[in-house]
Amino acid sequence: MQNLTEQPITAADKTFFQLRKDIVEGVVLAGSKLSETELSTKYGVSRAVIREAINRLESCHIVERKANVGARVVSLSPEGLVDLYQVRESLEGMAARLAAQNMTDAEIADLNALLNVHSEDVKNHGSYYQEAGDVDFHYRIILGSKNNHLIAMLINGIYHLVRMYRVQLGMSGPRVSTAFDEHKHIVQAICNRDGELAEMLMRRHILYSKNNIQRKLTPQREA
Amino acid sequence: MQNLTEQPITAADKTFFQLRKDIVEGVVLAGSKLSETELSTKYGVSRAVIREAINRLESCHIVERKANVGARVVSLSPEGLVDLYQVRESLEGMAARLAAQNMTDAEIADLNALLNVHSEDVKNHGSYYQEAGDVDFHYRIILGSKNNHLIAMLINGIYHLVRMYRVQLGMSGPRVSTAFDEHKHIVQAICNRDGELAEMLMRRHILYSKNNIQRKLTPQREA
DNA sequence: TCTGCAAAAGATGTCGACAATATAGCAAAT
DNA sequence: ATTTGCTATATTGTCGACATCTTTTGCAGA
Repeated sequence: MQNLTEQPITAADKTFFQLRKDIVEGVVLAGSKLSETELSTKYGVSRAVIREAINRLESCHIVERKANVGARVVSLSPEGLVDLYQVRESLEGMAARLAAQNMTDAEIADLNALLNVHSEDVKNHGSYYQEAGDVDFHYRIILGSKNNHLIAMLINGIYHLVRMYRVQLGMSGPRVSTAFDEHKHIVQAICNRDGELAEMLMRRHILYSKNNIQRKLTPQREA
Repeated sequence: MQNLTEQPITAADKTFFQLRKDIVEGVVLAGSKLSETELSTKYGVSRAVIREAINRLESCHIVERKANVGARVVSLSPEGLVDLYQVRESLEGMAARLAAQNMTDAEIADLNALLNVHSEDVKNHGSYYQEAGDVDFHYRIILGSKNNHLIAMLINGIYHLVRMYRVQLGMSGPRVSTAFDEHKHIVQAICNRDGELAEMLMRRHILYSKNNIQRKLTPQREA
């Protein structure tokens, strides 16, 4: 996954992808400071390259920069999660509606095929599905919207932050098969070219997903 | 306007704001190439500063960059307008709904006061209203949503591109008073804490606005 | 011992130079 | 005459050094 026409060309590209991956997967801790000199030795590139990578991460809302002070990785907070998922609900709901309207029959057939593969994955080794398959599913719907602004905002913008919450807070077991059923219903609505229903189902799907993560994030009384 | 806590600190900030202004207002033409060396002499700063400014403009979708080739200002196209306004409708509709829910009574009172000022402006010198007042109105609703992701995406992200379309394609005369009435109804819905209605009215308001610009953009047969 | 200023250390911001890549122009061959 | 391949030029990408700002440290005075 993650090979969605995103091919690194320059050193800044590579560093950006690597650093983003390290942050999303928690190798670089949430809330930690990003020292330019430190990172430049760690990744073996000049500070200029690091600065460009950090600038790009800032526009994804993965890091926050203050002038003359430096950059920090964002902290994962319940408020941040709510804000993020509200936006995501709105944008991906819209993507589903547009996808029902704009995807070609061939693309919809492909999407159905993907679903069948996922069905096998869930039966065999259920947990892997969530990270790779779910992202792939959502990517296809987003691309199916054919709205370039929407695609850019979601894929280059907020999606990696979504992944950061999901990877670092984990997702519970029983929801895997439930989520798969929700995907099936969404695809069915798209097959029927029913944009309104697709949007509504996608919004609920994302809402459930948010509640699921929220349960992991909110009850931190035992800490 | 445009003084929304956005204060330039570094040279890169100043250059970014200036270059963005020049592009939005058409001083730097849409579709033109942005040469780094040329801009660095023009704005009297080093190429590193120019590069940072261009990077930031790229994340606003105001310029497009290709590796080892360079950056170009985006072209204003009917498709781009539709894509942009679809997203805007969704996000600002959401902002209106959240504003009805999250703005304080004091903030709503302020908003009403702003509306009265605009009412005078329309009576006196109607045309000025559109550029300054309308933006200000929308800014307040966006900020009133209290959703930081939404605020960042709209204000740092797509709003300057919206302004670019509006400034460069102009807006017709009779719509000024119509738009003002629409603003009044939206504020009324927010006063009543009716989020659903506020969202619907905002979406229609933006839809009308899009149609208005589209009329200027599409019929280019006489060229 | 505590407060406050000052100097030093370390960070980010900016710059000019060099390296790598793409484009344009010209020459040669078909 | 057209196309192909090379060369020259110009632009972008990367680097290390210097300037400026922030933060910390340490000393002096109350």
